[in-house]
Parts: sequence; C-alpha cells; structure tokens
Amino acid sequence: MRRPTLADVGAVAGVSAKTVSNVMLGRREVSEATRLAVLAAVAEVGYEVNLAGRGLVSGQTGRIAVVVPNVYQPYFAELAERLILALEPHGYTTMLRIANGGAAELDAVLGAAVSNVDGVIYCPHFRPDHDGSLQPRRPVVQLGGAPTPHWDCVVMGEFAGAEAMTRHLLESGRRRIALVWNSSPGDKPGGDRFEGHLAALRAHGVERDDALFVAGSDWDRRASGYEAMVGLLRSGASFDAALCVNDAIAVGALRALRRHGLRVPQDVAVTGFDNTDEGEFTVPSLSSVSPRQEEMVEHAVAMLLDRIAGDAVPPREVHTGADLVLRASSRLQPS
Amino acid sequence: MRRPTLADVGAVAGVSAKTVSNVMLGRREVSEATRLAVLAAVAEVGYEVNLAGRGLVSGQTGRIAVVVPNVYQPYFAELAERLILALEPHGYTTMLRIANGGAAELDAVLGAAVSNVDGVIYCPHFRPDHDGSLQPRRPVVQLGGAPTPHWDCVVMGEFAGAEAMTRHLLESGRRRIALVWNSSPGDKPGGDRFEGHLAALRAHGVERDDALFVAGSDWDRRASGYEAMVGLLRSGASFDAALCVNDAIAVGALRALRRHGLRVPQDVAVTGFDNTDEGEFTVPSLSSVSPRQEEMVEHAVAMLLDRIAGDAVPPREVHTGADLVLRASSRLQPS
DNA sequence: CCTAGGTACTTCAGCGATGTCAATAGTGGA
DNA sequence: TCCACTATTGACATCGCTGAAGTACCTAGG
Repeated sequence: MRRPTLADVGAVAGVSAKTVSNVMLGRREVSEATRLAVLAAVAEVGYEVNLAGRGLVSGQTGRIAVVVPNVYQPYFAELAERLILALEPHGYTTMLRIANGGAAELDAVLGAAVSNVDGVIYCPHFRPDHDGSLQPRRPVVQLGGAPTPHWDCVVMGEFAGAEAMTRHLLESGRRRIALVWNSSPGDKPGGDRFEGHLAALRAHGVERDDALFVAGSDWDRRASGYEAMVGLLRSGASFDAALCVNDAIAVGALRALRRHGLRVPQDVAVTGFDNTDEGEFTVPSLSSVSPRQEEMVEHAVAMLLDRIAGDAVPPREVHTGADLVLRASSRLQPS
Repeated sequence: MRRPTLADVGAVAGVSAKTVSNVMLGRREVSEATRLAVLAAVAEVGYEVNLAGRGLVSGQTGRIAVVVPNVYQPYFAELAERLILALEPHGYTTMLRIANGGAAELDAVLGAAVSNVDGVIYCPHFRPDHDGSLQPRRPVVQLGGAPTPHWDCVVMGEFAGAEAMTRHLLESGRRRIALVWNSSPGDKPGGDRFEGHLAALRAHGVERDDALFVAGSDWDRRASGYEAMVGLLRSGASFDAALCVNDAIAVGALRALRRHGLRVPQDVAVTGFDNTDEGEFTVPSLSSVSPRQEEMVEHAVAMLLDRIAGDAVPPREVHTGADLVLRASSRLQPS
C-alpha cells in the first residue's frame, strides 16, 4: 500500500510522470484528452501531491508559522483563527506555535523551531527585548505589541485607543482612574497604551497618580485581573474608574469589585481592551477598545507575502486604528 | 545566500555530508571529536535540517493536522492548545485547520486538504454523518463528539456528565428543566448528552416535556444561547432550571434571563458544559460539567501515535470521565 | 517536396537527506 | 610482523517532484 507517485499515475494513464506533473500544476502544454485521462488516473489510484518532493525542488514549503503566546485567551484565539483563514486562499497552511515569555517567543521567531516554513507571523505577549544581534532567517511580520525596528510590524491603535478610552472616562466625570495592567510585578508601566492614557490625562490637566497603578501576575488571565483588583482595593486607594489593559483583566476586575460590594458603573467605571466576544455578556457589559483585527490581519498577511515574494525594502510599520465600543460598564446609568 | 546543506556543513567540518547527517540524527557511530567539530560547523554556517529532504527519504512529514470547527470558542481553543503542546514533545508540529459544517469537516479529515501530514486529530462540531464509503488515507483519531466506527474515538463523558448534572438539579428540587441545545432549528435533540439527561429524568420519575427543549442557531456562540433563551421565555413555558449544552450557550442564556428579570439561581438554575475558564467569572458563576480535557488529549495523542507506528487493530473507543463543577448558578443560596 | 515553427510529450538531472554497504584506520592477539 | 576484528567514516543510490532541454509529429508556407 505504498503511496502512489506521479510515475504510478503516469503508468495508468499511459503518459510520463512529467506529463502528470504538468497536469497537476495546471500547465497549458497538455492536450485536453491527455488532461482528462490523467485526471481519471489520479482519481483511480488516489494520488496526492507529495509536498516534500515539490518543496525540495522549489525551495518553498507552502507553510507559515503563526506564533502566539497562547490560544485560550480570546484575543489570540480570534487572531489565530483570522490568520489561518486569511492565509488559506493564498495556498498556505498554518503551523500554530504556542510560545510565551521573552526567550521562548524569540526562539520561536528566530530559532530553529520555525525552520521549514516560508515565513512567520509573530503575535507577541511581552514586549520582546530583542537587541537585534540575531537576524531572523526568514520573513517575519509582528502583529500587535510594541514595534521593533528588526522586522515588519503591524501596530494596532494602542495609543489612540487608550487615549480615546481615557478621554471618554474623563468626559464622563471620572477623575481618579486606576490602571490595571499586566506587567510583571515590579515592572514599570509602559507601552503605547500607557502613553495614550497619559496623553489624555495631560490634555485634561489631570495629574497622574502612581498609587492607582496595579499589575497582575504576568499572565493576562481573568484570575490575574481579579488578584490585581483585590490588591488595589486592599491598598485603600480611592478611585472611580479602572482602565484595564485588556478584556480578560477587566473581567477579573469586575468580579473583584462585585465581591467587594462596589457597583459598576455607579461607583467605578470599568473598561477593557480588545473587544472580545465575552465583553458583550459580562455583567455589566464591558466597554472596550476594539482593535480592528480584520484590518490588522489583512496588513500582516499582505506584508508577509510581499516579503516572501522577495521584497527587500527596510522593515516597515503599518498603523491601524481603534474604535471605542461603549457598553454599560462605563456609563453613568446602570443598564 | 543559499540555505546551507549537509554538504556545506561537511565541507567546513572536514567530513562527509553523511557524517553530519549522523550527528544531526544523534547516531552513536560518530566519535566525540567529530561530533563536536560538526556541531561547531553547524553553528558556524547556521545549518537547519531541511524537512523536505528528510521527509522524502523517510516518507514521514513530522506534522499532525488538528481539525477544529473554530478556535474562538474557548472549548476548542483550550483543546487545540493542549493538543499542540502534547504533540510537541513527540517531535510533531501541528497544522491547525478550521473546518466547520459536515461537508467541510469530512473533507478536512478525508480529503486532499490534509495530505502531507502523518495523522489527523479531528474535533467534530456536528455529529458527522459519514457513511464509511470514504476511507481516511491516514490515521485519524476523533476527539469528542458522537463516536463513529470508522476510526479511533475518544468519547468524553457526555452521557455521565449530563446525567450527573441533571441529577444534581433534580436533587436540588428542580423539576422543570429546560434544555438549551445547539442543534439546527427543526432538528431533534440527540447525542449522549441528551440521553444522559433523559436517563436521569427517568431515574427520578420526572416526565420529559418537549416544550422545554429549545435550540439556538447552529453556532454554539454566546449570542446563540441568548436567542434561544429569549425564544423559550417568549414561548411562555415555565421552568426552574436550564441545562445548557455548553458554557457559551449558558453565558448567553444567563444574560437573557437577567434581562428578563429572572434571578439565577433563585428563579432558574443554569448549568453549562465544558467548564471553560469564563464560567468562573460570570454573574453568577456557572456550574458546569468538566470533561477532563487533559485525559482526553492524552488518549488521543497516544492512540494516534500508535496508529502512525503501524498499529492495525480495528478502530477503538476510549471513554473518559466527567466531573461536576458546582458554582453559584445552580445553588439555591445566592452567592 | 522541403523546411520552419509550433504543439505535445519525454528524458534527464538534481533539489537535500538518509539507508546500504564498502572502505579505512586503529587495536589487540598470535 | 601480520591478521582479524572493531570503530568510524565515506561513496552511492534513492526518495518524489519539477526545470531544462530534447524528440516526434504536425501544419503551413514556400
């Protein structure tokens, strides 16, 4: 029960292996009669192209690695799904790789772990501290996260989104806005989301208060947001809003506030980031920044295909927008 | 800038390509001195094994296709992540394929779409109506869903889980248990979960009432559970519990009940299935059947590896257990 | 009738890696 | 000193496929 080869098909159809190859590749230099005979033989013996053989000749694999920190987090799951579906029509299959943490992520992008793919789409979790000493061996496009000058980046509207959401809170009369972030403990806040938040504060003449900054453990799990918010409540800080770094953290924070007897949004407004499906069903439903994933994925795929085709311009940055999705958790009136 | 080959490494190390190959494969018939020299040369030229070449010789690809209906649904996302991580230590990389709906799913399992992998792990969405006329061309293990006699199946504790949860509801004094299912409209309920539910009803002498069966659209999205529950409420049926076919549906149902002014669990107990992370953070937190995913994934991977190794016994069925995770949504006392 | 040019197909080499088997070097014993 | 044996290493063929180049046949134009 050996897997049939081109030669086997050719023997059945009465032509050479090369002619069968030409038919499989859709070449025109094959007569219609031969083509039909070959296709019949292909069906008869159940032939399937062996991509190893083809790849050996072409030097291409037809595969793209998508590197995400995890996939149980709705944000990355949705991203991964969109990427898989966007790559498919271009003839690429997707190797999904789970890698999180600086070293593992960089290895997944730069190391031997992703050999045998034509390119990499990298969705970072932490800001990678890559000093540029290692060059990627194949085209890399980074999707989200803090941009680096080492490869192409699609930068989501982090700054604009955080700024707009903070402005929304300020305009609703909130003044003491807590930040529930996901940096490792001891870390300083940073990144474009943080900068966007600061910009809005400055624009409204509100002073920044570091006592209102709290970070969960290094996972952006719901439980981490819960812990972080519990910590903030215990610290005795007073605040009337919580800008959470993403929806998962916000969901955890919502629960902590509820447990603590605080009403959302009357006592504290809560907002998230990513606009995951889940936010529509929380109690109260969650205001969030929607990052236009579709647009991001489109850009990432287009840039990667350019690179694979041999485009050699220096690394680019594409910036996408962000939209506010306002729901009950940040309105003054309860839903 | 051609990609270096075994011969290139050999030229640097002063040995033949074959010896380099032996080093890469970890063969013992290489002296320690040669081994070190080769490894140094590998690092120097940045050599990476070309899997196309290796695959051509070995006839293996080192890849497994994981077919899921979607990945934005936490149940499948968690499953996919576990599978990827479980396959990695065995030297396999995962091609994640998104396929939903009977035809697309079967094609993804049987058709040419998954050629060039060593095996397939298939997580079905609908019960596949496969008549067995098409034989899979490579080892297939089905993970979850209704078992078929056509390939190996890991059957989660659907019957046991649904029975236990229904029993729990009955023992808490609930008598009119609505079923919020995910079959297409017009479909009859079915499957082991349904049977498990019926068994528990029978055991308690409670009669089944088809007016309490409601199905969302064919997606197990949260929104679908919302719609389904709205429909049930509009129908005027009276019920004191809702056994939802999965957590996503349950989350939607919770929202619909809340909107309608019904209290959970005081007026209506709500339960889900899958025990996704999200259920811990809903309001109220969600009772759910936990399917022991870890165990399922373990079995699936083990069975697939057996098959790939050439195990030719007839298709097997492995049944895994299920655990009740009881939270506020099905307790009589509010949390 | 001959030839140029096209069509349809075949033959051949080679992509990179590894299995087979032969060759070589080194070791210990007679 | 020579031989048998083991431990390493190398030469070659091969996996399935496709690009390049070649062959056979046919048609049209002279």
